[in-house]
Amino acid sequence: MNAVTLSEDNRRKLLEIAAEEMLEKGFQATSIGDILTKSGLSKGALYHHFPSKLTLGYAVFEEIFVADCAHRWEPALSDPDPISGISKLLREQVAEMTDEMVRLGCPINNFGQEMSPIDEGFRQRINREINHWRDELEAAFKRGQAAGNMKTEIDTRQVATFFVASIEGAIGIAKNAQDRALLETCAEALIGYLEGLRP
Amino acid sequence: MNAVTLSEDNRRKLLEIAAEEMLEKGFQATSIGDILTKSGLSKGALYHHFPSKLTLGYAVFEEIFVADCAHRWEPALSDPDPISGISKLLREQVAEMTDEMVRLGCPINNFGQEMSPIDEGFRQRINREINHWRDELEAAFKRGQAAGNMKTEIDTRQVATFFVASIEGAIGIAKNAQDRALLETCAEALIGYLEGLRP
DNA sequence: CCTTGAAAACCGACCGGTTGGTTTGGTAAT
DNA sequence: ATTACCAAACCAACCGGTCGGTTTTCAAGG
Repeated sequence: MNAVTLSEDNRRKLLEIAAEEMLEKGFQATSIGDILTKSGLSKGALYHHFPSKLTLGYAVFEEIFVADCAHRWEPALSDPDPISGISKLLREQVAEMTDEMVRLGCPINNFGQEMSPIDEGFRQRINREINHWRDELEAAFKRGQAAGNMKTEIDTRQVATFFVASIEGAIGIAKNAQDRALLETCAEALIGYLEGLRP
Repeated sequence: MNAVTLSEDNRRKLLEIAAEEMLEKGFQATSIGDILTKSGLSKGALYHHFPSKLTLGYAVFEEIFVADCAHRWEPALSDPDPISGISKLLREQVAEMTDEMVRLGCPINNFGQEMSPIDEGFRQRINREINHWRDELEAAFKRGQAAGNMKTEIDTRQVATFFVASIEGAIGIAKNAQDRALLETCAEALIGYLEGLRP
């Protein structure tokens, strides 16, 4: 094993365990000591790779959470009929969610709800990701309009914003209730809403 | 000033300052010491009224957060036309929200997102409140159906669930973005959705 | 009206443990 | 010899919570 890849492995290990802890307990309540115990590495190793807990949190967000979530919607967004493409993917995503994922909620939104009011760095990163998702949705809706699959009079930006908010909200209340049925219910309602946007 | 009411005042002061801190920083990151400093009271006083930080958190949730939020929707729910009643109240609520409220989000949902995965006591209290809200909405929709103001074929439970989720989601992304316009956008989309449920 | 006594309310020093972070020292690859 | 990497000891600050003691309150007894 090459030394540089070994070092990279340790960094990755710290990152992944930190992600687990932060997803379960939140950023602030996550203990550096717990991460070290679970990883079997030392404090020196961690602070070699990450200068502070905050930068570790940023790295977890960008290299784990965003990397896992960001490209999940792309297949549906290229469909010339975005309503059916999105509906199909939505049902898939809900079906694929494990009970653990229902219990823990959306990693990106979790960080947002915890950290947005108290750390601007987190807030900007989270906001950028949400906006990116929304922009992609809006572009898909615009293509749907051009293809004649959606009403031309609807405000695509409004629909995209509402869609993102509703998904995050649905994940949130399902997390509170620890009940995936709430997710399915909201998904069906959201699909019904989208279907109402056809010409 | 009566002694029992003076004591009650101190309890209330601790409760309100704890609520502020917990709303801003979350439950876990809130320091007992900070609450004492801000209140000017002593540790003995706090632990006289509340046996632990956890029970203080429960009390904040029930006596401050729930008390402030719970009865906010009642006027709209008695309207025989729930769609117009709820739409009207929704616009009012959004307009009345201060920038501070946009920045801090929904107290109940904040606690839920932070504490649901790690404390069952919080989870149950929050879930009970969400269910209560949803049940009231559903009852209003049923009355709307009976009065001929809503389609009879719609699933009122689904609509109520989706409504709650969307509101919480909208508050959440507006908090991330620190932008009340997102709230207004989602409110209008939600009203459009409700209008589509008329016969 | 005054005294007494017990309970309620409150205070703040103190406790063990944990926090994020630093320092120092050594090892292995280049 | 230099650089990258990591381990372990260490640090001051802070955490929630406890505890012995003090003050305040208020009813009962004289």
